[in-house]
Amino acid sequence: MSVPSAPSKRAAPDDRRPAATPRRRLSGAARRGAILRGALGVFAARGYDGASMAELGTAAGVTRTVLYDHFRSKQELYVALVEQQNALFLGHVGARITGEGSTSERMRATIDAVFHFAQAHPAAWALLFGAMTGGDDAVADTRRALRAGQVEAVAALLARDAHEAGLDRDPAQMAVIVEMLIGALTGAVAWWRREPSATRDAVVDAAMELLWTGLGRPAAERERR
Amino acid sequence: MSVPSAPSKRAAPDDRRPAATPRRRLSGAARRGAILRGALGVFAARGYDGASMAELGTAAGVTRTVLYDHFRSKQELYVALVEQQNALFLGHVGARITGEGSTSERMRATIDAVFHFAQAHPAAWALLFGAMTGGDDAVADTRRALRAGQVEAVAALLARDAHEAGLDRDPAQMAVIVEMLIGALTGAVAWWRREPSATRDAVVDAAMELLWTGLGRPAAERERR
DNA sequence: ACCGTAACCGACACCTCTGTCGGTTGTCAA
DNA sequence: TTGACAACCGACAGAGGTGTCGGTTACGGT
Repeated sequence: MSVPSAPSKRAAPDDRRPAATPRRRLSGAARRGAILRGALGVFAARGYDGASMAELGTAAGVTRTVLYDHFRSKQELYVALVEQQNALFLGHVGARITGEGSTSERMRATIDAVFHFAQAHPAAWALLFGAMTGGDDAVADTRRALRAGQVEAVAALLARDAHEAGLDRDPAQMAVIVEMLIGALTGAVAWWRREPSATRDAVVDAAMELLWTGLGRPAAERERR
Repeated sequence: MSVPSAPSKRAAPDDRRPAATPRRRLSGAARRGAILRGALGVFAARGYDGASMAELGTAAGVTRTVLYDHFRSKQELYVALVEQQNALFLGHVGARITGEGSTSERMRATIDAVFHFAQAHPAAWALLFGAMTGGDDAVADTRRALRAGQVEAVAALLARDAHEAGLDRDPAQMAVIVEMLIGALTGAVAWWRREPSATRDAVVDAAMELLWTGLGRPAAERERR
């Protein structure tokens, strides 16, 4: 990606560390944590291909080669980061799912938890739900595996409610619906990011309006009167 | 992206043209068309960053440098292709939207048209709705602009129905809902691609079940009896 | 038949990127 | 205090990528 006549507009991937930090040496574990912390922002902003080891290094406060003392390759670093953030996401949402209340109340709480995560950890959200492309085959496999885990988790939730409601859906239809749910929430977050003035409650309301109530409800109401 | 010890698994971006074609010279317009046709598959499969000019060239039946006789840069080629395919998409869906039938029938027809496009033009779908990452800032701007156009088109459709139904939504809520709709359909297509045995009708059914009926409807039915 | 336009290509210049290697030096335990 | 482990870095090698330039030659208009 080099354009001699018209230089790239991307931020210069400067190899220098910020001069502010006065050259500290950290323990292995601490540096590894710093690398992951910095990599989160870089990968989220530039995607897998767009992020260079040089930029990843400066974000962690070290030079490029240090990364290879803690991770075998860029791919391994990325996979470790994504798995870490996915675990955080599942923990965050799982901790907020209560078994109490009506079905709609529980669904609302779950959606709210998802949006809360997106609000509190925007970079992690971008890493996990944006940027589904780029990278090696192994990277794509990792993403697929995590997505499958998310789908399974949501499907289990829905299945419980569907069973309690006394109806059992076709499992294939269930899978599509879950995939659409995730896609819909991803779209909602993308919009919210462009319109940050909206409150989380308003976004949750809109999500419930579409996913719980359904677009057909108003028409049905109209027919009834 | 080179790993000396473990060579990349990607297909070798061979600069040679397929020996089968016996060296034909085309008119400018024809070659330009061939380039766009070939680029569709390559960009869809590898994404913007992953596609190299060499591979784009072989896909079009010429060497790399010929591309620069027809497009000023990789970016310009990509933008031209995406705009072309987006126009095709809007035309395809627009042609199938009928003003007749009930609101739910019209919505079903629209969703069916979208899925039909995804089925008939998988590469175009991947180009337009997968791979929202990678590339230069200008590329990202193009994608944003096209997405905005799609959102506006769908919003206009919905607004008409909402108005006819005698209710006017908050425009902000409307925008979120449209974004979620697109995300949901994208998710459904992604699932369908992994499970091609499902019929289009079945996928449309699932989509209507979620987006039109809503997940809450079964619960409501249960409460009523 | 021919001639000029432009489609096509090989070679070149330059850049960025990943990953390796050997040396240097901060830091902690003994 | 001192020695060794490992955190850190500069320089190197190799690959691949984009875009340019000048020459060659197929092909259509006359």
